[in-house]
Amino acid sequence: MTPRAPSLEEVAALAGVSTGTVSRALSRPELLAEGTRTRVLAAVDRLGYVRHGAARALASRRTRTIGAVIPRLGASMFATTIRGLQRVLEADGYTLLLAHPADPSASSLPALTTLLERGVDAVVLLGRTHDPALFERLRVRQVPYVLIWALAGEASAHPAIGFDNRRAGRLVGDHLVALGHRRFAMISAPTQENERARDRFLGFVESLTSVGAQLPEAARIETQYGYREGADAVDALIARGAEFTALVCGNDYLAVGALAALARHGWRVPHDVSVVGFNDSEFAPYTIPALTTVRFPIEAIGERAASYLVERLRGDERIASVELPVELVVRDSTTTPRRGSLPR
Amino acid sequence: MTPRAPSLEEVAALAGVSTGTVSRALSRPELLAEGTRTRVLAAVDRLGYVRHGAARALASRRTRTIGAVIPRLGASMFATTIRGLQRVLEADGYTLLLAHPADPSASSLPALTTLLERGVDAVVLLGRTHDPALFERLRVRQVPYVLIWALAGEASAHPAIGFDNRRAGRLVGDHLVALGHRRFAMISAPTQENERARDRFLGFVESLTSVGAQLPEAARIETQYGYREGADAVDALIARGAEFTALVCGNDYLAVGALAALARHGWRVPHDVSVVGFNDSEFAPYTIPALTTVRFPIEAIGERAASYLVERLRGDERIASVELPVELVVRDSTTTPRRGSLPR
DNA sequence: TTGTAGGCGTTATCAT
DNA sequence: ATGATAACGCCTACAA
Repeated sequence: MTPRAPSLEEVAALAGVSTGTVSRALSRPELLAEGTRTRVLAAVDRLGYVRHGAARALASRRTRTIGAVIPRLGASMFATTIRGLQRVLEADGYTLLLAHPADPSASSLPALTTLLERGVDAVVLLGRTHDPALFERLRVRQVPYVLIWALAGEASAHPAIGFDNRRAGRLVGDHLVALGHRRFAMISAPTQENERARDRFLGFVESLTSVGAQLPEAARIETQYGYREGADAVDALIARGAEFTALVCGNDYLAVGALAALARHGWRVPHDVSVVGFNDSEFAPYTIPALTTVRFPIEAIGERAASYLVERLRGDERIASVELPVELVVRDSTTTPRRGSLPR
Repeated sequence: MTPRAPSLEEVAALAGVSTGTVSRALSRPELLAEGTRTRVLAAVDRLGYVRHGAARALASRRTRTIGAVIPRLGASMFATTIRGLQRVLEADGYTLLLAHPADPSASSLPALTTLLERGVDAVVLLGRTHDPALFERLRVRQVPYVLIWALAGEASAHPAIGFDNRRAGRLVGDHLVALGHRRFAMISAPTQENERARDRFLGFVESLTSVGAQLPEAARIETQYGYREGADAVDALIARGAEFTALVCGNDYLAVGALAALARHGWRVPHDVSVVGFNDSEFAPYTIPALTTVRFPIEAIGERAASYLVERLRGDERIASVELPVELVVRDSTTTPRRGSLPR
């Protein structure tokens, strides 16, 4: 853009109208006389005129941009949520702007700031735990926002769209218990810093406790989400002699890695060990064997969040918070435990 | 932002300086006297002042934003390239803005337009095939750009960063041929509309031809990239009675789906059929069995593109085009063919 | 239906 | 080292 892109003024000159008219031709064509409109649009086309977003934003005080603060985009399910956000926003003429906190467990205030600098009309925040200063800034500026992957009411009065990870944990526990399993292992993200992992863990243990079973410390591994991490975790469990007939994996990447490692160690799934994952991702049916998982409404979160904000920006003040359902999808990777079938 | 975010002027008033000084305190603090600087920054902090990007862009004629036109982000390797782009750009203080062409095979001019509207300082384009009007617009405005996932010289004088998909195809062919395979099947993206899929296909066939082997029409399937698509393709190949001892999958998603389907049909990999994928993605080592693939420098493409543009924007005029190396990674999914071992 | 003109919040140039 | 003041390109009342 260094030299000089054609401006409204040039288009106006070429079309023989005023700049105001050109502006209208572009944003509210229905206000113009048929003839003027076509003439102006022809000129626009001829010059390859493109509207200057910054100038527009400055003058109109809106950017038609929504910002989202999302940590760990790389290897996670959030990408799917974003797809949902994107899709709906796009349909309404909004653009999505992403910001990653530098360090996942750090404050997201800097990330919010970069979004605010860019003039986002509203903000999406992932999770329920955020710096109070962040909410304060949002409040002062009256920027609409919504939490996603979080539930309202959890001691927070913020609009939120998500599902119950604790319930998801219980679903998994109940399923395995019902099959007859009593000895478990679990690989999950660090429960200290990841509220969703923590909830799933708590729910799972809750379920075990109700039948008097438990999850020994030695059968728990906390690690980052990833294929290799899942495989390494299984290696570690086996190395330390953990005994279990059912393995719960905190997300789908971990599960895939774990399945590969189990196969390498000669453990047959589900004959020797049942495996369950969270998040029924697109490839869960195509692992070997097909993976029993909890289906999360991941994309729906994004869609709902987007449409809430869009309506909010239209002036609609309705309450936002939504709890979406989770559901267990049983596939080939789980079955009843075979007594003493664990290879050593 | 509806009510009114604090402005430079308010900060200036609070700090008892002029707006110019506040501006400098934020962008070139070293020009200010120590005392003034701290006083101003305190005021900034106190008011929770955030710079107004649109106004800055308008006045400075730069946005520190790079745009990228990328089709089919959903299920593809481009995501990794973007991570590379992102990382490097971020380190240099740039922000990445993405635009998807509405329809993958449509012109990317509208996508470019949305980027231009937002005032991107430079543009990344995926692939070598683009509307001439698009290049024209870039030229007129003197917006720097670079093609990625494309090679320079292919009848195009555009700066480009990518690798040789044709060579990748040959690597796969040579590997299988060397193992003794002579009967092949291939699942790939539509070669009509996907130049990369086409190149890989051509390279593969080239390799076969050189030893007098061939790829019968009935042993070829073109489909979109995806797990299910890979599985369905295998079903189709088997249903139509295709006979092959080696299966080549155009990308990693297809390969994973194919492996699952082969297992379902009782075909053991690699005992009954060798399988090769393109793109050595993170999970390739964790499929069952671990997948032989071509390793593409996917993330490097993004990194190189980013650093080229950054330097270019600094005024560096050096030639950009880079051909990155591809490499075959042999794992457990390929072996010598066992005569007549194909289950029916 | 169309033209006119006053901002929008910064940056950058010139003085001082 | 700091202040004053034109742009920057468009939108949007308001007027005609």
